[in-house]
Amino acid sequence: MTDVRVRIAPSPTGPLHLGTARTALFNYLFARHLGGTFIFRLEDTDQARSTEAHELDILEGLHWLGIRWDEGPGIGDEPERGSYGPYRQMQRLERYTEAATRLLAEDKAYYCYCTPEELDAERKRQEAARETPRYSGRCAQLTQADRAAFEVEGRTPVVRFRIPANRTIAFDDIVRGHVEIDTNALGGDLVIIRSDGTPLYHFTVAVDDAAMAISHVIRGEDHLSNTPKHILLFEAMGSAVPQFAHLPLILNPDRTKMSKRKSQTAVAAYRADGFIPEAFVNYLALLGWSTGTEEEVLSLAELVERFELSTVNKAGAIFDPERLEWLNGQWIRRLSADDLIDRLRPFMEAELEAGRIDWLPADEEMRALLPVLQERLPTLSAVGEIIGFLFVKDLDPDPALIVPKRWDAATTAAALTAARQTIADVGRVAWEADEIEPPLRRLVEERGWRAGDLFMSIRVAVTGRTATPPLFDTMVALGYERTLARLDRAIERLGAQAAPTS
RNA sequence: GCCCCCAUCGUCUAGAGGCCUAGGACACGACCCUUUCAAGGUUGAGAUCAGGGGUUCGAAUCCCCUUGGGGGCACCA
Repeated sequence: MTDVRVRIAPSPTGPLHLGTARTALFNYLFARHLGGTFIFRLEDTDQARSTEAHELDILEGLHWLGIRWDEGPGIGDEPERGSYGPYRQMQRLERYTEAATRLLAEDKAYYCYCTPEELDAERKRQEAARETPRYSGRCAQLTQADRAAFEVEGRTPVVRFRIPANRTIAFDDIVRGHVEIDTNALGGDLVIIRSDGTPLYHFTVAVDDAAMAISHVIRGEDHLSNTPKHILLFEAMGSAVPQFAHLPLILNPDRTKMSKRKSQTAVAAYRADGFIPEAFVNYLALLGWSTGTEEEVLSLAELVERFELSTVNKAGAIFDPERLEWLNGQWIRRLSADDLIDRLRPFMEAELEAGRIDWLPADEEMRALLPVLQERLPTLSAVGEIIGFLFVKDLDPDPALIVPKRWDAATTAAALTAARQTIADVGRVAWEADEIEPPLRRLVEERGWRAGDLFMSIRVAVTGRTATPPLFDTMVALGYERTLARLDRAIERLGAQAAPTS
């Protein structure tokens, strides 16, 4: 078997897209599974839309996911790696020019002087006449004189690649099987070099895949119809044609190709929302592929071990955030204490910055909370929801929530007062969950209350919330003084409400 | 419009002619656990395998047609 060399070739015209990340992942899994080489190449020839910020976002996003490339640009000051470079297309311009010149010399390509306006008009006319839009080939047979005349007019030509008529291009796609497409359906001769001299995608992709000895082109299904153009280009350049594998698309809930208009497509946004890379990679891998077993929670290494390109699905898959979130919870629960504390830190900092908490807990405080926190985190960003009340100076709970359905304000105030005394009696020294619970249960017993009523009342008084980690652990975390102070405050609020006129 | 691709529970999927009265997971319901919320456990509902024709002793699986959906047809990638 020839060396397996695959690549991800994103364009920095936007932030790292889910689809790009998934394609990168499948390429990566394929390469690692077979001991091949995974290459990163930046397709930055669209100078109008490419930005450095997007480039960084893509590089860092893939890195965050744990996807490392053997050849490609470095991140930050890191040098580029690999002997087929450079890996940025804007640094490879001479190669495209050179390749185009050769095609021109062999009459496999020609200069075309049609202006964008003329082409646009042509296309509009064809559409109006309900014809297939295609380039007419008007400049296909220009003489020297014709060309000179256009040059005098000040026109600068593009270079068009000749698409032969009446030929069927066939290839065996690893995921789709045998595919045949007629060259007449390709839209006519293809522009490969813009009038400003920069190359276009279909050309650069073929030139670079050939130059970089890419063995398998693994990409989204949206390129399936374009594949014949690339095959023709490979043939014209006398290069070996790689194997193709077209991955199913990731879809919006309405089954259209996933787009940022309808879905969250930026990988960075999921990262900011508290998804962790283990879960994200796991989820992406299972979108369009499965192990064939009932295993679902798989690490990157396990995915590498099991991955098989030939068992990738053909049909598109809707992106399901709920399933992602479930996997995220699975992975968060598997993290070690130190690891989780580290990953939670930036999210606590964000809480502080947003003014939702008043100070940051020390690592050891966080560690103590982990037993009740970890299994409650669907995402890292949920940390504030769950334990934020512990790091708030003043709590002002809603009296309506403090009063259980079965009680009124006066009853609740009286109950909380009794409970406050019981809790105070536990004392600072014996401040443990096991010490707090029994006397409170005894109190409930004596008064003939329902434990749930009292506990809910205390919960809201002490946390401001109706859904919290276990109450007694929560009180321990809060501390003796602060627990009593919050109870006092709640009783005070209730008193004011129970007897507003007195 | 033309060309190409696709089609199993709401969603992700298992399924390579008999193991399928179609399995798992998410989501949903119930129950257990339980001070709330989670997590976990048990369990339920949910797919006439898009429809119709073939082939075959036998089809979710193979073939054809229909329908539906998607993608592509740029001096974007």
